[in-house]
Amino acid sequence: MALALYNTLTRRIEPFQPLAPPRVTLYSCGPTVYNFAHVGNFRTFLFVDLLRRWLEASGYDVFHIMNLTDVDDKIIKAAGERRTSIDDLVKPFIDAFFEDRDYLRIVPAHVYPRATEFVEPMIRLVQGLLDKGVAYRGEDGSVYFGIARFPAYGRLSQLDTRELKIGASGRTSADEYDKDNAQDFVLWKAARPEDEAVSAAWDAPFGRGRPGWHLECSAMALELIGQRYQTQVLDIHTGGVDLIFPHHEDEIAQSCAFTGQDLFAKYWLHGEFLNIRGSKMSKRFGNITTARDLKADGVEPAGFRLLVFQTHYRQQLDLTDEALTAAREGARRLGDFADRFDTASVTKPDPTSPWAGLAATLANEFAAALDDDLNAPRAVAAAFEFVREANRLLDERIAPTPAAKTAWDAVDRVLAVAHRAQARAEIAASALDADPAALGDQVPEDPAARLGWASRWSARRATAKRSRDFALADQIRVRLKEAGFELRDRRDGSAELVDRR
RNA sequence: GGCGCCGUCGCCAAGUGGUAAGGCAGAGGUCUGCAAAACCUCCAUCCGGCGGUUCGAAUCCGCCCGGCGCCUCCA
Repeated sequence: MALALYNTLTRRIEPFQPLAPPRVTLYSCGPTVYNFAHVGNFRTFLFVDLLRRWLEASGYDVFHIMNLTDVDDKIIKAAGERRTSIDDLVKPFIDAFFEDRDYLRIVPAHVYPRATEFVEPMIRLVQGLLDKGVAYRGEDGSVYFGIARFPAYGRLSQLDTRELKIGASGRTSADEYDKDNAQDFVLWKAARPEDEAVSAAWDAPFGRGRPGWHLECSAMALELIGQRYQTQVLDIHTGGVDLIFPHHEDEIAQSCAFTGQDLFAKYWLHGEFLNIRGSKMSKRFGNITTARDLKADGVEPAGFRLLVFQTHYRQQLDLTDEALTAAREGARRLGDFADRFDTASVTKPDPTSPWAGLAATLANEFAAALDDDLNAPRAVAAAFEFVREANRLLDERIAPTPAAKTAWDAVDRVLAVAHRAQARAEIAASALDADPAALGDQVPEDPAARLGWASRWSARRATAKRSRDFALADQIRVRLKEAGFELRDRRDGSAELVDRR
């Protein structure tokens, strides 16, 4: 079994064969940092996270680049309104993006190049295209890419260029720029006073201006993989489906025209959209949900990850309260198992143990699922089946083998969908009452103090149970539940205290 | 108008020619002073509709119905 991925370029699932294994160069289109990234953005980044983790788990040596678009129309507009530079505008959003990324347990890329830090390579790229005659200066001073000079144009999006309905999206007007051909795209935009006002203009041999949107990805990718590996072709390029056209189409055009290579990236992977209650997120509908909103609502990252991974990355995903609740409960169950499994003592390797077959099934099914174009829903199903069987064996007090632990850990490492409890404490059957003054009605904020508080109450309850004062015991249970604690009694009178907050 | 996707259990969602994974919810049970957790059993003879191809179709083809995306700067 080997990894196969759906390649937008060929519209087929292809065996994954990197250009120079075990190295894999991975370029991901990142956020435009003029606002907080929303859950739709993060769905795409989670798909990339899964790809990254699975490539590494499969033994590849991945070099992962994710760009940050820190200069574009919206950023310039916002900076102008706030009378600040684009750099000052963007900084807090970059910080926020990294915070959100960490919150969602997304493995950081190796580099996060910012467009404004790569203006020199961009200028070289534009100059190269001018020299080759595929780019031209418009009368407005901007530089455009002439798609008529690049026969392969349209290969990725499979759009017949003659059929493009100009302005069909309603987002632009055809006469917005001074172009030879309506489908030509801008490489370098001549500087306007608004750009100068927010420090979004650079000198170039072909005129002062700023980069067009598509330019940065080509320039940064070529620069970074060129420096590091002396190559001009990426193994994988990722993004959301909306980037297929025109963004990625244009990247290919300008990159390949510049390098003379047939490919800019060997594999193009695109993640589908996440919608909210049936419709696309947009400012117009006022239905933008950010990662911070999830955090504020107390949604555990594992729950959100599970929700995302329970749908294949090439299928649209509808975010609803019910779906989120269901995923959170699933993540909780996986987390409870993970905690339990972590603390279970292990036997020596034993091929005759019932764990042996379980471990093998999990490892095989998990790998087969992800190798099949990152079929995460199937991989998740394998995890759940393992958890059910494993819980049964643990219930029967059959200790797991090292192989079982290894298999589960690998799954947990790639998916990270198990929501472990904040904290747990053991309450002995013989627990003694604490000093009544130490009990306290107020639940402390500090996590350790919280657990201490709940433990003392649990001890109080244990003594109440011993004296068969069940009314008091139940009262304490209710009070602990309200504070976010779950108490699991055992037959022997001991109990486990779980912090669910 | 062009390119493309989807419609599978109450909800979510795999499966894309060989006779329906998984999750959540629900019902019953084991355990239990109670309550959880965990486990066991049950929960789609059927995959939007109608035709067709085939020994065999949720899976292929056609038509219809319904939902959605992209078509120049949105992940």
